[in-house]
Amino acid sequence: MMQESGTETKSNGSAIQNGSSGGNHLLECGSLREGRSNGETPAVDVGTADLAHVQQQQQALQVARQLLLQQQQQQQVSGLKSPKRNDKQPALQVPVSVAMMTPQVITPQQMQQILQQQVLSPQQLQVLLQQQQALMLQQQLQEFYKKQQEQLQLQLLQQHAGKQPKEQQQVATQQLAFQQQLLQMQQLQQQHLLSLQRQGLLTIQPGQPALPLQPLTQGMIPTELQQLWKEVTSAHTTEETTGNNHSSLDLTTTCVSSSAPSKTSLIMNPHASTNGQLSVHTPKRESLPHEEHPHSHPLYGHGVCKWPGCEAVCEDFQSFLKHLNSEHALDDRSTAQCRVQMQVVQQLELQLAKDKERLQAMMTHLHVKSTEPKTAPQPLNLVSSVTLSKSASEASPQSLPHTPTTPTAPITPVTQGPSVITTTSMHTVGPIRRRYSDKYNVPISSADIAQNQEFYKNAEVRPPFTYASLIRQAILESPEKQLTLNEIYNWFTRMFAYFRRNAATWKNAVRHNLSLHKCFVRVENVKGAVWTVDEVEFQKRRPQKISGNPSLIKNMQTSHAYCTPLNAALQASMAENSIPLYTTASMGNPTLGNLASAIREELNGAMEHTNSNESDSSPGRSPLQAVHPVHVKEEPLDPEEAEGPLSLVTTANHSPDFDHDRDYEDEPVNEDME
DNA sequence: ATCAAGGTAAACACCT
DNA sequence: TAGGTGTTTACCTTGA
Repeated sequence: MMQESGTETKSNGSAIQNGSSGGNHLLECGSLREGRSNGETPAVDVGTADLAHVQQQQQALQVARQLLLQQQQQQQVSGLKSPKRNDKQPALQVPVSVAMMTPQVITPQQMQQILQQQVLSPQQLQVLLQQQQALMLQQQLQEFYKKQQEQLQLQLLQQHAGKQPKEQQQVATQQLAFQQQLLQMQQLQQQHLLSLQRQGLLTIQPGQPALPLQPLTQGMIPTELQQLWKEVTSAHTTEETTGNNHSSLDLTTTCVSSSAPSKTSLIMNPHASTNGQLSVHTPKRESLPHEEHPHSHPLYGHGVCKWPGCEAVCEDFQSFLKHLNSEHALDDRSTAQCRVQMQVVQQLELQLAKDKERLQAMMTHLHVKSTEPKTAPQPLNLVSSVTLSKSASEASPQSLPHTPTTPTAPITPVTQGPSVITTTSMHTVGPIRRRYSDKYNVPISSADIAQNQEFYKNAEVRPPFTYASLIRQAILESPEKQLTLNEIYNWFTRMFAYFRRNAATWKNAVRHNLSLHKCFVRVENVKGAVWTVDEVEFQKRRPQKISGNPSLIKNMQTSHAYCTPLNAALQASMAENSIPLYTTASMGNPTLGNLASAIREELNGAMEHTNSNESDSSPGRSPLQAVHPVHVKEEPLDPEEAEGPLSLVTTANHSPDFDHDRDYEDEPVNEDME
């Protein structure tokens, strides 16, 4: 987790670095306004205005730095640190304000200088830091804005180049396009800010007004505070007003443009109000996203206005915009609706948090180590862990203390398809040594593979089966029940995302298994050597696992009896919360049914094996294991078959519980065994 | 502690 | 000769 947060910080830092050199991006947006106000050749105007703004900003920065230097000199002359910072506040306000006026991130050197020479009081430093954070946030956005602008300019250039007649219409179209583009930018900006908040940067905005500014309020009059905030957020405000000034839409622009600066700052920055008043403005603020996004159309879809309770039909997007402006203008009704919507969202978020917590508890209970407490528990991880057979408690604990022996292990996350697997979840599934379903001599059943194949195809999760089982499955799935080595390879890679990596490792293992296990028979074919399965031999593998522990057997059977209820309970649990997750549609694969089915199969296998051991003479095998006639070994079987006591291979004696009711063909008792 | 089973790595031989 | 295939061995981990 620490690493992740560190990464985030780092990435933010890099963004900041980029942003620091791109402080003019924001200005470009501002200049865009001017260019667009002409309505003619915005692209050109943008450039000139842009330059002007850049120059202005540079000048402002110069002024700020000079002031800082002056302040430092004053500080040095006047005898340095004074215990009462507030005494010097009138003088010290200057650099703070100036610094805030300049949407430039103070360089680390500058900051260090300020800190070392104690130019500012702690409170002011706090403010300065917050201001810097705000600027950094803005700069992160600026990169995006610039791209948007470029798109915008391209768009306009295309329009200009294309059509000469109907010029006025074109202008109108362009303006609309501008509006849409800008509104989209605003929306994305807000989304970005929100996401930043939800990441570690959250403290910046909510914390800003409450904590750091409070001390300042003691020494500064409200207008100064407002001015400060206005300055801090000037760029942001400019952004929004830019978009709005030229928008025919009824947005907060109406307020902004007609409001006093102080009000502007309050509106554009809900944090501007230190305490109580915020609640008044917050709904307005929250209502913005609903009102001002055209392109991303959160309120528009399928030709219908999706404003809560509206559902007005709008033929096209422009009519939707008109409708939005006319019907959902900034009024009491809209505000109230927004409040309601906010509550809905809050409720949903609460519910989500609860369910996340519940899932975490479930996973903890199942000993599924979530190495990533930060991220939500991964359903697939859970699924896989459980699917990895009864070994949920067996496998997971190993996964951490147990370092993979494979040097080629690093598994990079692959989020393919609809899978919701994330990096963290993927990291938990390295090449871990563990016993899989084979332990109980439960080879993968066709049903198992079929039910989970989509999952394993997409999720880079190690399949919970032994190589032998997988090889066997691959061979049995083939039409002729025989495969070349390369075809086996292909099956592995086709069926399991996991095996699309580390080929050197697992291919070697496949070959090793093919050679090692007598159940795999190499047959010289016309086109070369193919591998087949000696089912009898396969059944003889590792026969003695769960040996006659009555209590265990009983438990297993009991568990099995609860399998269906378990499945139902799981589904009910999900349904209870109205969570459509874990469905094939949303996750891509592993359904609860599969999960429960996998558990059931595991239990089946265990019981099956138990039964086989109980009735020593007839190790009844799962019918699914004796699916097809098996090629007989060409070579004579190894006489010293180590599994002597279990050479009593038998025909079906399987429990009726098995839901794999394939015909168990009479297997010739292997007399070759000795 | 021991053993069996499985996973991984590697060496080696053979073949194309 | 390189690469694929097949065999074998060694070592490790895990669970019984």
